[in-house]
Amino acid sequence: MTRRYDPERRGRIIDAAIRVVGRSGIAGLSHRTVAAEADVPLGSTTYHFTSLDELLVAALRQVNETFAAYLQESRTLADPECDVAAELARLMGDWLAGERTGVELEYELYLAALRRPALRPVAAEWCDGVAEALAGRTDPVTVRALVAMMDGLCLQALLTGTPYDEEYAREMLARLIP
Amino acid sequence: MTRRYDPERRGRIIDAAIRVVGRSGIAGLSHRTVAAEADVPLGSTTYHFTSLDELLVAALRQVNETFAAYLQESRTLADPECDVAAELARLMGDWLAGERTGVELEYELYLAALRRPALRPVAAEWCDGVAEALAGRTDPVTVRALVAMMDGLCLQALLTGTPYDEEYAREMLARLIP
DNA sequence: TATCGTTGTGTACACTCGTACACATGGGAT
DNA sequence: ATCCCATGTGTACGAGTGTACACAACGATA
Repeated sequence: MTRRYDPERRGRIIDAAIRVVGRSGIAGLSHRTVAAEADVPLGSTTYHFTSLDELLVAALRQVNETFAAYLQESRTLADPECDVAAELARLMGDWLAGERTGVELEYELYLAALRRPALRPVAAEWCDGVAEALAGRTDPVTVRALVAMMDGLCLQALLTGTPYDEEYAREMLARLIP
Repeated sequence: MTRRYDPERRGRIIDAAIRVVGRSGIAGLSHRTVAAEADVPLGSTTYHFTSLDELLVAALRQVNETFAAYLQESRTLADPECDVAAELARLMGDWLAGERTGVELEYELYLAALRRPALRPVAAEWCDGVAEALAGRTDPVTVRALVAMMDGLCLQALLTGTPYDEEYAREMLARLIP
């Protein structure tokens, strides 16, 4: 075997796990499926991640970072003059308009915290991350409400199949800002 | 075998499935676990519900009805004089204060629609049900926003472990009502 | 009463899963 | 140069899974 001492092995397993969850959902995640996706032997995944929960934590954390970067990209959000509600509504729209797989992936990992206490701190980190991006644009209390509202609106669109209405989202987010 | 021709067999299987999901989550749901919980042979569950998705649809639908009844109980909500935001915040608080198992159960079934298209119409029914209970108290557009906000607030409490703050919820719901 | 179709039962098959464990390998400390 | 130990590999086991299918029981219909 030539691929021994692979320093990025761990990271590649996490990436593989994210792809697997994106494709088949958490239900399709197993030591074997990640191993196959990452092209490493079974024993390698069980070595780096004793339990699947551990792997999920790492995956959610990595996804969080990707999303945070996505938020940071919106320089408009940083502009003190911009309409925060409109900008948030636009960001959500763009995000939801992308391929459903990616959106499902992030939400599924996030929602998995419901049953897995190990994921809850990471879910909290996600909320904090979004809150941070909005800090300074309005008071912290309102920020938390905005995050909750965005979650609720996205979920309604995803769970019921109702198409996302950007103008409607803008209006409702605006109502929250005093 | 004495228990043949059991007309309520189907219903008892659904109830058993709900108990199983409440205890072990959807991940713990299998034809065999429901069969054991309902005290019927394996073949009986596969006969009544060809796929697990079918069983989940039936379970979510039944849970929805239970929750709708819970909402209807609040006669205060029907009183045109009452503070809708305050009443909703109170209802959420009472619900979340109950045993976590029940809350987790309902949300897990609801959120399962993310990956299972078969559940989406039922999830939509749930939204409509809540909207119906609020109909007449404010305009339909606002109602949808209230539902989204309630979802978001509950999820934040459940996913991040942050304790639910009733007064905060009341304030934010109130902002949505024009 | 004879027949038929719905409902219920038991068992077996092929498959995937997590886990464990013995063994290989080679970088870095001594 | 030698040894240790973190890292990597291969395989096997028992438990649990969905599915299929032959058979049993009984209500209804003729």
